[in-house]
Parts: sequence; structure tokens; C-alpha cells
Amino acid sequence: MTRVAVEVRREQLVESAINVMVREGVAAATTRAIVAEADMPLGAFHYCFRSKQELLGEVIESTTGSSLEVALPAALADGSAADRVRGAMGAYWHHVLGHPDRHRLTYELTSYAARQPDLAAVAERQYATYLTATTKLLGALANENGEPVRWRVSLDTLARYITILLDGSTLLYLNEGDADAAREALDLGVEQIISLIA
Amino acid sequence: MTRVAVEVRREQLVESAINVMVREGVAAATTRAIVAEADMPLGAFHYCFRSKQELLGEVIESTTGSSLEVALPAALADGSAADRVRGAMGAYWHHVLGHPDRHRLTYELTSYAARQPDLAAVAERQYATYLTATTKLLGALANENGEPVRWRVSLDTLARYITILLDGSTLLYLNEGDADAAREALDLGVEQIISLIA
DNA sequence: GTCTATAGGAAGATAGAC
DNA sequence: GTCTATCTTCCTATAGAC
Repeated sequence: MTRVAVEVRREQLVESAINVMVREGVAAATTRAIVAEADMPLGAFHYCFRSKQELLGEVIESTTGSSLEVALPAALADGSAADRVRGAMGAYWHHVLGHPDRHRLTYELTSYAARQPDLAAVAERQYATYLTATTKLLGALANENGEPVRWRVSLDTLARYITILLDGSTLLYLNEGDADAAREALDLGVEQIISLIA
Repeated sequence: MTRVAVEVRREQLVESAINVMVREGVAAATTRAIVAEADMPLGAFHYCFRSKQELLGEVIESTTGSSLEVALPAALADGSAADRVRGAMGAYWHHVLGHPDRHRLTYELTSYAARQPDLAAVAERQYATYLTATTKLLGALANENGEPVRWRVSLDTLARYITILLDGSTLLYLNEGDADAAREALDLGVEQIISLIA
């Protein structure tokens, strides 16, 4: 009926796909479920996307990196470097508690992409983006004079260590379901990181 | 033709299902693919298992906890507590490098189970087993007089911290693909753990 | 218990009228 | 571009002969 630019429809379908996936998982996000969520007829799907794989690629791109952005403001706030590390980690954790299904989806999508040859490249880029964001976060800890925080280990290793800590604690919480216990273990890791400040 | 106890067939099907899943992922493990791997006719599936879900429950139980057992001998070896922690972590990491697909499967199964109401209980038990195994590993660090290592933090928190570290570094390696970089970050975490010995 | 054949449904993708 | 109807394929599960 109404003429809508294909580009707009594509975005609507990506958004709807994410909604379905967050709610019911990747496996439940069939083309039919996605168009129903977007309130479009089934036929619309295939003149917006060549295939379901093509949509999934855009879904992965769209969900990448957003989870670390919530930590950036805290890293840029006032206070000591140690306090800002604590604040940034706390902001991330707050996001995990508020949107567990969204984080669950990230891991599902990563698993899914790893099994599909055509999406492997997208998945690798996804993780590279993740590491870049962590490094950027570390850069944001510079003081008002622009002097970066000095660490006892290389920035690359530190960024990966932080990634390990965030992924590991998120997974622990999602699977065990005990927010306090997971938080306590994460806090231990955060203090360990702070102890690496030179 | 040949009469085989249903119990034996069940085990064969579970094993075949794991083989298919390790090779091609959970989604590819259809009943057809599983019976083909086990070299059984399709009909055999449903007089061994009531449903595919029932098989999946047993697959999850069967894959649980095996990955940490490889670390136990190193924890029981001679040497200082610090060296034995390093050895145990190294043994785990060796297993990850040798069987990445097996570890990938663990995460896939966890995601899968979390989305299926009837398997949620199995998944929780899976993670509880994991934490128990870690605690057991810590207990194995006792010296020849049976005196346990004393830590600056509670055993519960430490066990979770180790779980975070192992899951996080495994995931990092599986997704980024850089074994050396992941190992370096893991080593940093291991030394941090050692620094917690009282 | 064992197996073949098939039911019954849901998936991704397309054809073709408008 | 848009949508309905349909093709084809693959799935889980069952029926029923042996």
C-alpha cells in the first residue's frame, strides 16, 4: 500500500528482528516472526533483503559495541582514576542487570555467527570493535591535562583482561542468576585492575 | 536387526549428537543428522528418547564439568601453591587450544538451554557443577599435610573469580582467534589470583 | 525392539497479480 | 514496490508391518 523507502523498511526489519531475538532467542527469529513483529507481510522480507543471512549480518553489526558505550560517561567523569574505573565498571554492570536478555543475545549471535562461514568475518569485526572500545575507554581515563593513566602492563593486554572480566562476569550472572555473587567476584577483579595502575 | 539394550543406544545417540554438535553446531544437530552419525535408522531415535528435548538434556549433562577435570592433576602436583595454580590454569588452557570446538559447544548449549523452559533447570545445575568443580580444584591445592591454602578473599568469591577468568579468556580466544594474546591476558589474571594467597 | 513409510507442520524463498 | 498464494525442502514425531 503505502510506499516506503526500502532503506527504512530494512531498518524496521533489523529492529524487529532484534526485538524478537531479545525476547525469544535467535532460533525463534524466523522470517515469519520478524515480519509479524514489524507488522509487514511475509513477502516484504525478500525485497528488502536478499536472504535471511543478509539480515543477520546487519543485526550483528547493529548490536555491536553498544554495551560498552554506557561505561564511557563514567570514565570521563571527575575523580581519581581508580574511582573512574570503578564507576565505568559499575555503569556497565548496571546495564547488564537492566538488560540481561540483550546481553544474552550478544553471546547467542556470536555463537551463531561463528558457525556460519559467511558471517565469520562479521563476527571477527564485532570482537575487534569490542576490543577497540575497551582501549578507547582506557584512553578516556586521562586526566584534565590530557595525561593518560600509566599502567604496569601493556594497553593491549589490559584491554583484553578487561574484556575477559566483563564477558566472564556477565556470563556468570546470566547463567547462575545470582547478581550479588557475580558482582562481588567482578568487584574483586576491578580492584585487581586498579592495582595495576603505575 | 541386532538387539541392543535401549540404554546402550541412548548413550550412542548422545555421543553422536555431541560429535555432530562439536563439528557443525547445535542447530545442525537434527534427529536425522544424529541418527546418521550413529548409523541408525531414523525410527530408532524415538524409542530411545521421548523427544529431542530429552536427548538434549542428557547431552548437556554429559558435557558438563569435563573441561575442568583436566586441571585437577596439575593442582595435585608437587611444588608451591603458586606454581600449582599456574600449572592447573595451563592445563585448562592447553585443553582449550586442543579442543576449541568442544568449548564452543559448551557455550552454545548454555545459550540454548537458557531459552528452553524445560532445560533451564538442567542449565542451572550445569553451572552449579562448574562452580563446585572450581571449589574442588581450590581444595586440591592443600599441601602434603592437608593444610589448605589460605586466601585473602572468601572461597566462594574466589571460585567465581576463577570461573570468570576461565570463561572470559576462553571466549576471547574462540572469538578473536589470537591464542597468544588471549594467553597473555589470562596469565595476567592468573598472577593476580596468586597475589591473593595470604 | 526394529525399521520403513509417512503424517503433519514450519521453515526460507519465489511467482505473479496489482 | 507491494502483497497473496504457493513451491520446495526440511524438520519432529508417529503408525504400523515385521
